[in-house]
Order: sequence, then C-alpha cells, then structure tokens
Amino acid sequence: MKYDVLKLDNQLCFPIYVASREIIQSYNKYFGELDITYPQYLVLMVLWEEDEMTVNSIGKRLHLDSGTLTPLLKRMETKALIIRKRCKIDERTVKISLTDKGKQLREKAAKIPPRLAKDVTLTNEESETLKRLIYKLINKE
Amino acid sequence: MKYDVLKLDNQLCFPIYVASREIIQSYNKYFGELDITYPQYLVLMVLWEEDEMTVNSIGKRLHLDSGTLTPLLKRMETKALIIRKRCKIDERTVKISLTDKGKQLREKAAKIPPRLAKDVTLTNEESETLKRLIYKLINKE
DNA sequence: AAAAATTTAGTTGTATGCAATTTAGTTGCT
DNA sequence: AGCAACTAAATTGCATACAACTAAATTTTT
Repeated sequence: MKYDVLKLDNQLCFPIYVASREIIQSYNKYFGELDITYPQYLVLMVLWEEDEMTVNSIGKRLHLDSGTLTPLLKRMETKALIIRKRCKIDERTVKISLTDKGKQLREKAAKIPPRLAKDVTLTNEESETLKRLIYKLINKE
Repeated sequence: MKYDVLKLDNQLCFPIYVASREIIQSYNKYFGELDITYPQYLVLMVLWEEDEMTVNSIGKRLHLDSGTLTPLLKRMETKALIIRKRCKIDERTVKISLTDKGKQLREKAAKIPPRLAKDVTLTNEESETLKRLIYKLINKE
C-alpha cells in the first residue's frame, strides 16, 4: 500500500536504533562500578588495541567527530583514564595515551562482555550472520 | 586469547551502534526540508498508525521514556505537528494528537524510505534476515 | 617563498537519551 | 472514607551526537 514504507515494523532502521540503545543500556549497568560510559569504553578499547592515537584516528575508528570526541576525551582525562598531549611534530594533532589507571581497567572490562553474552538468545551462527550483515550495511551507508 | 572479547571487531554491539547512527544521519539529511528529526519522525509514524496516543504508549512503542519524550513532544508542538492535551478522564495522562500539518507530512515522508533504500547494498533476503535477527536480539536484551 | 587549500582540534548551539527524582492523580485495601 | 501503593508526566542533571563554524598549523600550488 501507499504508506507501507512508513510502518515501523517494515523498517530496518528502527529495530537497529532500538537494539543499539538497549545494548548500550545493558553495558552501562555493568559500567557503573567502573565509572565509565559506553562511548568511553569504546575509546578505551581502541587504545588497548593501539596506544598513543590522535583524536582523528580514534574518530575514524569509532565513526565519531571532534565535536563528540573532544569533550568526551576531556572527561576521560579528568577521570585520569587518559592523557591528552599536543604533538610536537605536528602541532595540529593531539595524542591520546592511556594512564596506568586506564591500562589497568582492561582486566575488569574483559569480564563484562561474557556477562552480557549470557542474555543474548542468538546462536553463535546467528550472531556471526548478524554481524556480517550489519557490517555489509554500514560499509555502504 | 585473554582480551579477545575486548576487540572492537569481535563485538556485536559496536557495528550496531555505528549502523544506527549512520542510518539516522542519512535520514536527517532528507529530513532537513521537512524540518523534523529522526526521533520526531518515529513519533509521527506511530501517530500515523494510530492517532491520539498517550505519552506512555508512544514511549512503549518506541522504547523511550518520558525524560526523552516530554521535551521532544514539546518541540513538536512548537512546530505545530502535534497537540498535547491533558486527558479529562485520567488527569495523569496526556493525549498526543496530530495537527493537520502533522497529518499532511505523511505524503512527503513516504517518499524518503525508498530514497534511502537505494543506498542499501543488502538483498531483500538479507534485509529480512537482518531484521529478523535484530528483533530476536532486542526481544531478549 | 608566499598565497591558497587542506587538515586537525576545538567551540557553539541544538536535540536526543537516560537515570533519578518529583508532582499530581488514581487505585486498592481495609 | 482514608491511606498506602501505584502510575503517568514532568523535571533535573549529565553525557553523548552532530552540524556548522573557528583557529591554528601544515601542505600544496604557483
């Protein structure tokens, strides 16, 4: 029919939007004790994989711009998780590096995904399919 | 390995989070001319399906609470898309109904999903699978 | 080298989201 | 009826997101 495309249940975006927020909410419950938020956790994960990154490169990895990252990173610096340091060689860039506290958080953080995974009703195969399709979707959007 | 669960690429949430924001961004580009945002569009879709709903029932449909909806609905009222009216029978509830302007927007809005669909590289079958898996995921989270 | 174009963070302003609390109204129970 | 428990919106406070713009530094072009 004429308005079928406007049915919530026919759209792909809506359940993705809901899923995103709900998973983040679940994460945030566990983060309470670590005193971080989901986007901050993403920044930490990037830095755990590779320390000493610029704001820009973190942004590319996470698909976030400086308008979001700058204040977010400042909050993380206030909490002594990271250090922000203007780069000597290229004064435009700012290097983000982990503090000891930021590094140590990794142990505790590693315990959280398994806890969340328990609530996921998808089989491993379904999870892989879902991940593959989502990646296919975003690599084009 | 020990920290594999902390790899961005191993997680399910991250691509969903990215996909959600990117699709909404694409939507928002088209919404510019309609002067609405994605969450406002969601509210309109709910009301196009069933007019005269309470804040609470809209919230249940969209998985949003009053802390998000109340100011959002006020902005929509300012733009003359909806009317907020305290219910006579139960003074606790507020009925949200479409204005003529809000109703008329439906025509224009219906043109947007097809435009976006063009950029989706998934086959119809893949989209259906993705939708099914995402729904399976959120119905449990 | 000097001007123009580009790049990188930061800033500003607006709109979500959500936890936690508050206020007002309704229901249930005795 | 009277009061406790509950429910619906609204409010408060904080943390994202993002468009649009600015400031400063670097690179490219001429």
